[in-house]
Amino acid sequence: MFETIQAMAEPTRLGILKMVRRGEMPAGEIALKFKGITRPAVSQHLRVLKEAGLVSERREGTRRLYSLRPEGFGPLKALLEDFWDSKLEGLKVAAGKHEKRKP
Amino acid sequence: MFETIQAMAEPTRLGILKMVRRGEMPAGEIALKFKGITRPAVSQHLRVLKEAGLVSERREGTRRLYSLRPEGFGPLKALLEDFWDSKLEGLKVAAGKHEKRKP
DNA sequence: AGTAAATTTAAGTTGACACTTACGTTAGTT
DNA sequence: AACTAACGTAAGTGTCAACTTAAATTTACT
Repeated sequence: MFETIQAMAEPTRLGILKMVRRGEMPAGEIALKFKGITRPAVSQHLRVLKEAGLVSERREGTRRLYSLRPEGFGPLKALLEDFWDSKLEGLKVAAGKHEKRKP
Repeated sequence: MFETIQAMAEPTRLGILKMVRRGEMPAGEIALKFKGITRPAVSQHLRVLKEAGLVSERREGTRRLYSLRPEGFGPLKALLEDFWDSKLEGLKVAAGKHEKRKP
């Protein structure tokens, strides 16, 4: 799950994820959208995303089509909901903890 | 929101977040939990988390108590839910796109 | 005022990782 | 078989951020 966060923590990779959100997209077309970055760089980013389970790859002839893999985000989503829920509870638990040294 | 991801994308910082999830905790006590890392390092991590809006700081005498700030995760949570929802739709959108070159 | 405790800030070092260019691979075309 | 298209892989480089030690800050106490 930490692998998920690491994979997302890079602007180009996050951009790719948003890009393939709505459907598959060939690597070349993805690379074209990023100005000031070469195609091999995008290819390496795609590998990271794939290894993290955030995108899936489908080969079609000489092309490789990438698409979002929503299940990959499940664990991180669960963690965030856990954090989010701390808004409700937490105060009662904190009571009595970390009081002043010599009151 | 990218700042949120960056802040989480470091093992120690993610550990801190989990640690202060249930209530406030003084910086020193947090630092003690991490073996093989010095207190200044933890202090710097706390600054990053605070600047990202993921923890809040409260001063009490010479101590500083940190606690989770759930609202800070809102935007990222929204993005993940957006990704998650791609599991349902997406296929219809993809229809007709990226067909073979010369069919 | 002087000392101690809790913590941050400053300054400098190092390793990871996001790049680039050059080359390799695979599938389709003539 | 040779060529092209669409990619990935290899190898090398520079930057940035996570660390360290040392010094500064802030509050409390005697």
